[in-house]
Amino acid sequence: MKYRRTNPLALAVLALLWERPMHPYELAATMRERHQENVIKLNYGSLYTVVDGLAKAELIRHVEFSREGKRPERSVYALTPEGRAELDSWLRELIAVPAREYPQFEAGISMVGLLPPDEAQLLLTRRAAAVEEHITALTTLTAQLKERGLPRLAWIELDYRMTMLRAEHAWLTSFTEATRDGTVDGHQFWVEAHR
Amino acid sequence: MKYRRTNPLALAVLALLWERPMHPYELAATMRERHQENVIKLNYGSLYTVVDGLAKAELIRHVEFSREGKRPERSVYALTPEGRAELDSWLRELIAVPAREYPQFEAGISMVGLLPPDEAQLLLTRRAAAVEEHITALTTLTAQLKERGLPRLAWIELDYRMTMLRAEHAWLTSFTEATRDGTVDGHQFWVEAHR
DNA sequence: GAGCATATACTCGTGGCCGGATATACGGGA
DNA sequence: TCCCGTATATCCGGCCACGAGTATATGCTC
Repeated sequence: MKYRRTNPLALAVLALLWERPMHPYELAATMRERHQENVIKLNYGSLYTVVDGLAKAELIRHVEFSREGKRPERSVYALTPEGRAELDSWLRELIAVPAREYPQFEAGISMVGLLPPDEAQLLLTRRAAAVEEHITALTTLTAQLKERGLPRLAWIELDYRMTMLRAEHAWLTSFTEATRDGTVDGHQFWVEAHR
Repeated sequence: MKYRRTNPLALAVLALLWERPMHPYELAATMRERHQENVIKLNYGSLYTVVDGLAKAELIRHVEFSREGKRPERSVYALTPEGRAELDSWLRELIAVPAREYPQFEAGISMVGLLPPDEAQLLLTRRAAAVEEHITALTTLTAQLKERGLPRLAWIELDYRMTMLRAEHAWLTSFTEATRDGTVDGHQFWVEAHR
């Protein structure tokens, strides 16, 4: 039976089990340690559902119940050959084919006309500030990672995100200015609608 | 009881009902007509769930069963004052506060090291081509909208998306080139891991 | 050595999203 | 006039995500 690629958390699970067999809690801990949870949404409930799903599709296999001292039983999973193939194929797809996604800000900005222009201006300025803060934080973080000897390839997703955030910031600034100066095409209508 | 802002489709519903009372099917049709479905994910199942939720929170109210000829019964909903307030407040939040989102490409690119560099290069090139096509399509579309006399404010979300796509394209090009030339920091390790 | 916070490890119930199924009406061509 | 494709309008069942809850073990402090 074919596996339905929904939750990218499943991809992370496959990738981690490719390194070595682990039990779910360990998967979560490892993702935390490597800051992967900033890139792929992680929470326990989903993790166990996802692991079950992968096991049902035989992409991973339940290999043992281990027990250390009197700790709770741990069920360890390992990657199967089919799982390895799925990891490869899914990853290729994620990279080569842009996914149809719906960023919330697009929804918001598409309705900005419902708010009066001066308020829109304020809100956009606030967003720009938040975005800038985020950029600063990422700059600091990447500098630290670099110092620790990690090559760019190891934090390439942060590099990508920074590029995108900078682009968003530039757009926000330019649109905010246009709103302030009244040079947005449609400004006349916008002002008149809010009186 | 407070409403849980999950599905942005609910925001679209509030915005449409602000114009005039409608029944769910009409909401969907209107969204289609205005190309809003490209910005906010729409499908019938979710729509009826969302409308129910809004009604339960009394942000919209069931005003009538109308019937035209022998067509199926239609249940028409209208915006309440609380709904109007919610629309405003939610919209402000969407614009001012960047939402924590998890674009799939970030997940993919973060694992690009699992693929051999030459293949990564190929996949990234394919993505760049797809992104470029998308940009071209948007350029044509916006030109048409402009011709029809629609001001930029009316398709501001397309403007935003084009900016973001261009930024992604530039990043893809630059990273692909670096991969080809072997100038990515970590290239040595990358090549050696795949032999 | 008692007590409390934290770490380990998993489970379960709720609720929301989705796609496909259903049923009727209308319009146009043979 | 009959048929078929499309438009109108809604409903339902399954699946999946989520976060809170549970239970034990370990370590740290006083």
